Amino acid sequence: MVMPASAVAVPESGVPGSMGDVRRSNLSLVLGRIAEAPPGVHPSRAQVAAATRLTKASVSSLVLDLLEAGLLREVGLNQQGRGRPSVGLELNPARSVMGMEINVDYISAGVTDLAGNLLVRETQERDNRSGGHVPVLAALAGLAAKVRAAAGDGGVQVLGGGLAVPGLVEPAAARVLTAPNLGWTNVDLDLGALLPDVPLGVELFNEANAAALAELRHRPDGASDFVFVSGEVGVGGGLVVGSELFTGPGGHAGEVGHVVVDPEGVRCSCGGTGCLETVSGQDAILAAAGIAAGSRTRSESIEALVQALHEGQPRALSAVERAGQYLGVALASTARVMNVGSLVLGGHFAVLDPWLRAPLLDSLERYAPGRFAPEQVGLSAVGQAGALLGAAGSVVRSLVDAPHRLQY
Amino acid sequence: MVMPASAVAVPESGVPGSMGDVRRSNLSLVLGRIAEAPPGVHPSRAQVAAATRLTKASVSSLVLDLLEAGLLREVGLNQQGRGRPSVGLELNPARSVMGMEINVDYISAGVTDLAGNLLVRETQERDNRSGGHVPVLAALAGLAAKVRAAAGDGGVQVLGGGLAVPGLVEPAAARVLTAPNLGWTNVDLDLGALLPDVPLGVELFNEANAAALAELRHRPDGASDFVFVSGEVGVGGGLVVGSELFTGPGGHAGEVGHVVVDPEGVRCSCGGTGCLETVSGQDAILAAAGIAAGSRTRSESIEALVQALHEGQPRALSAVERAGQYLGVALASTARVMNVGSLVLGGHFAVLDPWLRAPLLDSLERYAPGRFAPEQVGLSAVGQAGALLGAAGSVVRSLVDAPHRLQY
DNA sequence: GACGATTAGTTTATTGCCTGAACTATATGC
DNA sequence: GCATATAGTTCAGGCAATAAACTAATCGTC
Repeated sequence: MVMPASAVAVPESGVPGSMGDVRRSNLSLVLGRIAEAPPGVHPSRAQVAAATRLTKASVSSLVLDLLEAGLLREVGLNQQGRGRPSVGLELNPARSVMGMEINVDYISAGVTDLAGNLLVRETQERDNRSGGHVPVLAALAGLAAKVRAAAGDGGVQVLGGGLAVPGLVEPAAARVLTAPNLGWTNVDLDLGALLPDVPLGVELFNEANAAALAELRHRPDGASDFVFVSGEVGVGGGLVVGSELFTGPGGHAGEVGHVVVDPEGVRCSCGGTGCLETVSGQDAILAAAGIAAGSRTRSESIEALVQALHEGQPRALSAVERAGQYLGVALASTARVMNVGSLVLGGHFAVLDPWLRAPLLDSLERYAPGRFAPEQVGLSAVGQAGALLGAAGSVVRSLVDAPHRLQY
Repeated sequence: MVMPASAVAVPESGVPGSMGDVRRSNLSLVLGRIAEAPPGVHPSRAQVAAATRLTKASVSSLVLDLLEAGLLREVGLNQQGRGRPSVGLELNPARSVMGMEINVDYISAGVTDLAGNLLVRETQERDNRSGGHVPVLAALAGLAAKVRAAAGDGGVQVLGGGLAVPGLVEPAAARVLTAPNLGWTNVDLDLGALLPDVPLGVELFNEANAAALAELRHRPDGASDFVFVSGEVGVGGGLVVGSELFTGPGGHAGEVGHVVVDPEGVRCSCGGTGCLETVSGQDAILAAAGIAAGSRTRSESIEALVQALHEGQPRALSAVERAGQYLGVALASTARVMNVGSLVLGGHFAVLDPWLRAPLLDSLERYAPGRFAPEQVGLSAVGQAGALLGAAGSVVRSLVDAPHRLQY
């Protein structure tokens, strides 16, 4: 797992520290070390002790707690030359978390083990725009139950879940403030009903943020700082800084789609003017490319656009070129304000990359010269499953950060 | 990067927590409570215990350490009705830190006590653009020695210092990467020579960042999240998020001056195109207003501009109007990406506020509708002393965060 | 194949720090 | 002067990490 094993031997500010905090911090430190290990590598207590600089005695005691909590498992003996063979440690593969996603035209639920491997996943096509949120959640609860049962058949226990939604969310209140493409406003979600009786409960995430976290975990270059731009109906974003999601004071940072790229531009659905979304969002590109929605679904329209690009249709090409140029304007500004050095394109930006990339790079060079070599502009490594994987991974991560939550 | 500034003494990432961390954290917690108290209020051990939820026993022991370290002082008896009178606690007024500033045409040094009150300050006009950094630092060392001696005459000991510089800095390396307006590039500073033999050493800050921290401390509304825009020769910025400076992964976040506000705009000194600085920087405004630099100093030019505005000269008015509009574009984008809800104007933006404000607010409303009520757009509360106060305050803050650094 | 060297993991004594409860100190009010 | 109330200290108890000694298991070598 890619995460900074930050050993914070101390509670949030404002509350006194006591020795229990040290214990909790060190539990997290040890668990994090084991979670970080590459697949197939099973560190021993001694290795963890060396890596963390805790003593062998402390690690033994901490590992015992984690074994009892069911988070770790001992796995065989590692023989490494002389001396007593070590006992390998790994994340318990019988513990898992569920990731769920509600999008405009589908719902999806999947279970990953604590190492992030997707064990089961089911997607169900569904028009979620009509009928309000109640039936959507009911359908998702059914899908989740099904997936959970499948995992249970494999002997896997689900500890908690994460739900990703394309809109502004208030995670603490389990509330969706606004999800324009779903037509939801101030919707309170009964997350408990979605996945009953799980020890860690269910957390709520913004879709682009969740997807950004999934990228963080799966980036081949292991970048720990980047701007993720998710091109969906709206243009969303996730800011990853120091391997953490940056959500800002209000919790909704990363609205790259509403950076002003053309002060003289057109009105945006957000009420603003000249937002990136108005030139580089799916609808804007399709319209500029002259591809009518007609009776097509959105993904069919994108396919038609790709087809047109392959055919070299000038209108399609210039629409995408324009989108790339303006994307460069927004990302140059964002990257300079945040001082982030790499970019990850998701959604339709990834799909359109072959045509979008050159104008994007040119634009970046024009507006933020010398900052972005081509290799700093990457494509999504997880694709459409990003939101689901990110939501699940984030729940795992918060568990690794605070493993004591599972020891009663 | 300007200190992690988490309210607590956290060990380096990956280092095990031990009981010493608890002690350090609680020392900081207690000291922080006392530092937070309004001027004239001297909390007792019992009050601190109640506020922190530490036991009276722990607080007594922690306070003893802090007294011995010279950070706290007992002050008289508070009589509050029945019972044994309490002993007031306050930050030791005999301990202080020094703030220093190098700017284009002056150097400045001042001493504040730990509560942030400015005790002595001296400013010396000086052309720092010519002759390189060595004589500048020599002059500043002399000024600092003078100010330190003055403080010493008052019985005040200087514990450490902070230096603010208008440029990109690498605080850990005591290095100025680039300070365009000083003509410095990759300059290594001997900070120790600036203020010899202080227990906490001297830290380096970016000017706009330091000023932003000073605003944080002195804001009348107590806002803990804002974008500070410092209008100097360049347009700098400081992002304050959750009462912390946000410096980004590379340590140089907040370059509001290089947000693209006009993709079709002119070349910027940074190599980019259409940056805010190219339309709202001092030089840009003065040029647009038709005010020649001539033999004037920069501040004289600004005075001439204000004069022209008072006289209602159309060219000056429209130059400032344009600057305000574009400032709105940059701030709307920045505030949406960072999800920060209030703005603070410094430097010439504060000076020009009477003429700048209306177009700025209009522009904000146009590009980020419904986000910025007029009261969310404030003016600098500290003015020109901001960088100096911020540098000093930041040193105090890192001391409060980690008071054990003073107990040998 | 016994023995020393080597490495893994556990046990034990010690130390540091917080907690709670008992205790001392110093005021008010009747 | 005595009950009451509040501030602050002392002391025993417990938890968690550490260091060092100890047990466990394997390899290499004579």
